[in-house]
Amino acid sequence: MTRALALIDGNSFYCSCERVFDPRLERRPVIVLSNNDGCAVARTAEAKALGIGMGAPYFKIRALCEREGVVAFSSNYALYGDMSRRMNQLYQQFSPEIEIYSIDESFLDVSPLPATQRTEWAADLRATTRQWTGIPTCVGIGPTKTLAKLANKAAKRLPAGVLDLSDEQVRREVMASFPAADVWGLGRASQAKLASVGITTAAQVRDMDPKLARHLMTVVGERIVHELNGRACIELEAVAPTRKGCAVTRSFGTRVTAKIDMEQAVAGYATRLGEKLRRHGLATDHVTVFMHTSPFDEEGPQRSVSMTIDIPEATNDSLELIRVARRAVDGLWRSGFRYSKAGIITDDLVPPPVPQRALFDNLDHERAAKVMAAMDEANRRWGRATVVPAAVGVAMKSAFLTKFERRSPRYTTRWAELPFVR
DNA sequence: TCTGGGGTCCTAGGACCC
DNA sequence: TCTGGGGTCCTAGGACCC
Repeated sequence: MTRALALIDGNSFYCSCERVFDPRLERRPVIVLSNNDGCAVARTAEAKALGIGMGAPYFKIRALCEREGVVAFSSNYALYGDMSRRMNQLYQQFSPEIEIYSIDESFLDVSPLPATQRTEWAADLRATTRQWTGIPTCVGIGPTKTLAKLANKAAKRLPAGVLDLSDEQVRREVMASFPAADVWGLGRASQAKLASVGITTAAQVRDMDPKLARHLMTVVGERIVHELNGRACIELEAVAPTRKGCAVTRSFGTRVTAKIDMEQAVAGYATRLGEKLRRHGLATDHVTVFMHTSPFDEEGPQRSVSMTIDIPEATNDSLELIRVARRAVDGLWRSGFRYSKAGIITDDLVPPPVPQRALFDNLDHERAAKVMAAMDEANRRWGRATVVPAAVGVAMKSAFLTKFERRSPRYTTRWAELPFVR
């Protein structure tokens, strides 16, 4: 049985989610903006055709958008996450071995399927996804993850939206004209190194001496060469490994110059960090807080600082995290700067400590856990930040907080925002 | 004058991904 | 005026030890 993996992904995924609930967007250029309405992170084919690049700052393309009738949305992660969940549920029926790789991409193991049936299987998967969720997709198939990714990308240009690269000969033809820059794992730095030795296509990368690849691009580059040759180095991870780190970072809607605003914002991030840790059943015994001015600010002094603080016992209690974060802000704060962004980061996540019955402060621990559980439940039921610790103040509703001026309704996760059919 | 060597662990920073 | 957020992996180099 030859190994075969399929990669299915949503076309212009965030934009397609918006289209599902507003058919008037069909055939119109649509983009979805990053947090803070900062830059374009998803574009439909029509928007790409207008020259809107990935990551284009919105304030620079705004005039173009208005002139050309581009519909711009703030990102609506509640909606995209829910659509993603539905798609993956559906995929389970097509293959029991599935790895959810990102919000819009999943690898499916299709090895048990006879090679002659794979294209038909993929077409069926694609059609069913379209019918059940409304999301258009493409499917690429290959003997390794890197080749499945490559097939998927090449499939984007085909009307069928499906490409099976199981066959060596087909593979050679496709790779001859496939840019090295589009190979999964080859970023800007690698491209420059490859170009310096005259390598610009996927076929040339495939034919490299693995030792040269390693020399230029470390073991990561060597693996890519093997993967392009059909020798698997990257396994399918049907069981998601435990998360290693966790972060909450945000740019401010407007610059922060007052310490109280910074304290409240970081308290808000600490609260959110606690929520995420509790949801994953994890804890941490140290956090790093950072703040910095904007590297795009021409005038005014720049400042970028961070501080890591140890916590005596691993915790996921938001109030404890707020106390620690506040100490960090105290240590880091200097006035006279226009701060544009701050965040709280932690790595080396551990399971929460088992309560020690004999420990004298056990009651405090239990009480804290109950408070957090109640807060999580309230926020789950009535929406994020319905209940927040007092230290967060009104930060979650303040002007300097993230902008979402163009967000669509959360059609699928809020009763109040259900779509209407007339 | 001549001043070891090798192992492990940790961290910061780079690179890449979506 | 206005330029995202959140992950993973790898390596070099320092600290430390015997």
